[in-house]
Amino acid sequence: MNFFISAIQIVEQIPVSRVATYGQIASLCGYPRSARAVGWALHQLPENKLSKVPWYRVVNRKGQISTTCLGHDSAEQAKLLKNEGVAVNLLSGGYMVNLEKYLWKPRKAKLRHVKILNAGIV
DNA sequence: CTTATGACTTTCA
DNA sequence: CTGAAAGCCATAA
Repeated sequence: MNFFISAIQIVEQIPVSRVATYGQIASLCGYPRSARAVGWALHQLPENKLSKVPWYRVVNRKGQISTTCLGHDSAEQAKLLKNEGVAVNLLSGGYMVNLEKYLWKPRKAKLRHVKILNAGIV
């Protein structure tokens, strides 16, 4: 669960109009090769929108929204990103974001033991 | 402990 | 750019 908490905290630190990749988050958590674990962690995120975790700002390495899990609506994610000023290109059945322009470049990862009870997790 | 799964990543063609 | 195959890590059963 510790990994889950760390991943969530990283995602929470993603600023507006910026996106991050799974590998990036994993690296910030201390596990550069745990991209899949990050994906798993976000998969456990509550479906409701009560969660403060900006999961929609997380995309794969191509800057594309991998809709492997049909549970979450990719259109909704793209909509949320557009609403924040992020240009989302619609491809054949997929959305893509310009990483070179919107990729989040964190100077330092803050992994304090912050209470994330309000995040809707636990 | 072994197997299976997943919102991933890298490499090769 | 797209597609296929192997690799990686954490969690569940």
